[in-house]
Amino acid sequence: MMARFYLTTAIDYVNSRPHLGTAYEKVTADVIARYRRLCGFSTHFLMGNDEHSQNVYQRALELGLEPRAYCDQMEQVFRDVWAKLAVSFDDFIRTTEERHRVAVTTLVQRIADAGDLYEGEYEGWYCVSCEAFKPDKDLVDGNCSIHQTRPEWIKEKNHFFRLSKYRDRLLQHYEANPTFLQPDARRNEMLRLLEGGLEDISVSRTGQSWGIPLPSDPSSVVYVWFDALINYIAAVGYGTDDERFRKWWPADLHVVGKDITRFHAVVWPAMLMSAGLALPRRVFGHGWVNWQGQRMSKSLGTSVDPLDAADRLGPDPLRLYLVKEIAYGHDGDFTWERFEERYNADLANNFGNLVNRVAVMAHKYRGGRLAPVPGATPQLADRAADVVRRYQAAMDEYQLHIGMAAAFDLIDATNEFITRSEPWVLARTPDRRAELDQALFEMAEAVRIAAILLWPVMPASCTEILRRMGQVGPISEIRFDRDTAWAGGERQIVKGPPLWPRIEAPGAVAAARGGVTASTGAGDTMTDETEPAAAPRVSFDDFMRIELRVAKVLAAEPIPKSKKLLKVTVDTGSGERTIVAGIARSYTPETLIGRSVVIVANLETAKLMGVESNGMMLAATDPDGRPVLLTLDDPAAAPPGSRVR
RNA sequence: GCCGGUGUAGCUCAGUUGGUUAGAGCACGCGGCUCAUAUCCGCGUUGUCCGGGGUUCAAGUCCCUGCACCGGCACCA
Repeated sequence: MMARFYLTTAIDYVNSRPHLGTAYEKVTADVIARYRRLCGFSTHFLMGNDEHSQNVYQRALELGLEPRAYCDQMEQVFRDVWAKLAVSFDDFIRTTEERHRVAVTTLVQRIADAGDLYEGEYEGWYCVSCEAFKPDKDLVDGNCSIHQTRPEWIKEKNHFFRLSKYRDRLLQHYEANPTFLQPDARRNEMLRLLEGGLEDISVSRTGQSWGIPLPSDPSSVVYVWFDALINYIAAVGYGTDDERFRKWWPADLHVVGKDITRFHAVVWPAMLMSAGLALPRRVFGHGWVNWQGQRMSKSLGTSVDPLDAADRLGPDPLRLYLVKEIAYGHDGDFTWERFEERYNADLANNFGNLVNRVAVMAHKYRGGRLAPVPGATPQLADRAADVVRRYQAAMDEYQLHIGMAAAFDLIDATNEFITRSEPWVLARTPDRRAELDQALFEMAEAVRIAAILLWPVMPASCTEILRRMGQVGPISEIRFDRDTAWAGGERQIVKGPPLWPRIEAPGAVAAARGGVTASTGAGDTMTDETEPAAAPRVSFDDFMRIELRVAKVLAAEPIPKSKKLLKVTVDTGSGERTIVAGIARSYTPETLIGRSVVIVANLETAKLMGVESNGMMLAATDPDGRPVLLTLDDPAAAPPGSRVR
C-alpha cells in the first residue's frame, strides 16, 4: 500500500476575505502537500471555512442575508483566491455541511459517553458596566477596578469538557513525542501552560441558533471552537464513512497559526483522547507575515495588496518569496522593495537567466539535442546529489526555507560550472567537441533537477522549465527519489521567452498594481476592488439609520493610564456630550479643541476605562494604524449638529 | 500595567544538540567572461552578535538582569 499523508490548515472565518497572512498559511501547506505527492505519498490536503461564528451570523444579518447564503458567497471568494495562488487542496470542508454536523454530533456524544462532558454553571463576578465576568485579580477590595462598583455573582448554565483530566496524559504525550508540536518555541510555551495546570472549558453556548445543537441539550449549540476543530476528522469520514476514516486518520500534520496552537496542541488532543481516537502526528505553528512592517489586519482592505503580485506575475514569484524569505515558524515581512529585489536576484538574474542561457547554448551549439559523453565523469553530479540530500532533509522536517536555499545552491553551482567550463571557448575548438557535449548536458541536467526541487513552490514555472529541459511525460509521473538522481540519456531542449523578465524600475510592481486597479474599472462595474463582490451592499435605509453629525470639540483631556484614549467633550448643536476616542496616538488634547469633527451620534454608549462614551469620532486609519480624523472642508459652513451623509 | 516577540554587516535576514577564523542575499569597490534577460563568475570592505553579570574547557546560542524597539490585550465595538 502506498504511504499516505494527510495534512490540514486551519479553517478560516468567513467574515472577511483572505489576506496575505491567510494566504501564507495555505501556500506553505501547499508546498508541503506538493512535495509529499512528489515523493510518492498518497496525499490528502484539507482546507475549509469556519462558518459557525457569531461574527458570521451577525455579518450576514447586517447584510440582510441568510447566514448560509452569505457563507456560500464567501466560499467562492476564498476558492477564487486559492485558485489564483495555485493552492492544490484535495478537499474543502465547510462547518455547515452535513458531514461536519454528523461528525460533531458523533464526537461530542463519544466525549459525553466517556464521562468528559458535564453540565455546570459558569459563575463568577459579573460587572454589568463591563458586560463581562471579572477574575478575582481584576477586583480591588471586591469592586470592579474600572467602575468602582460591586459586581454581581452570576451563574450561567453551560456544558463543560473535562480538559483538566487530560493534563498528565498530554504532558506524557509531549514527553514521548518531542516533535508533536513545532517549532520548539511553541512547544515550550505549551509545556509551560500544561505545567501550570488546565481548567475545564465551556464548550456550549445557550440562546444561539447558529451552530450545531448539543446532542444532550438541543437548546445549546456547540461552542464554535470546539465545533471547528472537529472538521479535521469530519472531512475524512468520521461518523459517515468508517473505511475512509481509517485510511486517513490520524493526520500527519496540522498547519496552524501560532496564535491558535493552544487549541490544536492541547484542547484538540484532549478531545481525541477522550473519544479514544489517535492524535495527529504533528502540529506546526507558523508565524505571521507582516506587510510593510505592520501586522495584517482582517479589517484593512489594503491588506490584500500583496496578493496582487500573483495577478501581475503569476503566483510563483509570490509563493517563492513567502516560502524562501521567511524562516518557517518565524514571523516575516513582505515589502514591495524586498519582493522586487528577490524577484530580480533569484528569478530574473539567476534561475531564469540560467534556464535561458542553457537553452540558447544548447541550440546555438548543438541544435537543441544534448546527450552525455559515454564514460565521462559528471562534474556536477556530486554537488547535485548533496543538494538533493540537504533539500530532502529540510523538507521532511518542514524547514521549507532551508530546502529552498539548498535548491538555489544548485542553481549557483550551475552558473559557476558554466563559467568554469566555458562552453563558448570549447565551441571554437573542434577537438574539444566531447567536452562541450558533456558540459552542455550537465548544465541542462542540473537545471532539470533544480526545477524538480522548486516545483512544489513554483509549479507552473517549473513545469515549463522541465518541458524546456526535455522532460517528456506528465509532471504527475515524476517521482522525487528516481527523478532527482543524476540521469543520462539524450534529450531535446526547447527555447522560450524569458520566464521572469527583470523588474527595471524600483517600485514597478507596486505602482503598476495601482494602475491596473484603475484601468480594470473598464469592466464598467462600480465594484470596489477592496471589497469582495460577495459582500453585498447595505441598503440606503440601513445607512440612514446611522446618524452622522458634525460636532465641535470643546474640551479634551487624556485618560490616565490609557495609551490610546482621549476624553473629548463636544458640542453637538443640541447640547454637549462626552466621547471617548482612541486617537491619543495621533492627537494631543490641545490640537483638538475648536476643531469640527464628524461623529456617530446614535451609537450605543460604552464605558471605556471607566468613562462613559456617548458616540464615536470618525477617523481614517493610516498605514501605521494611526487614526486620522475626518475634518470638514469648510467648518464655518456646517455648524455643530449638521447631518452628514 | 499584564502577556508575548525581537535585538547579528550600510539594508533585509539566516545561524542546527553550546564547538575552529560568525554567514547569505542586496548594496558598494576592483577584476574577469561574452552563452545569456546589462546577465554570470572571482576577489574584497564593513561586526562591541544590544549592555551587564553568570554557568562552561568553550556562549551569538543556556541562565539571571538591565535597556531599546515591536505586537496583542487591558482601551480605539
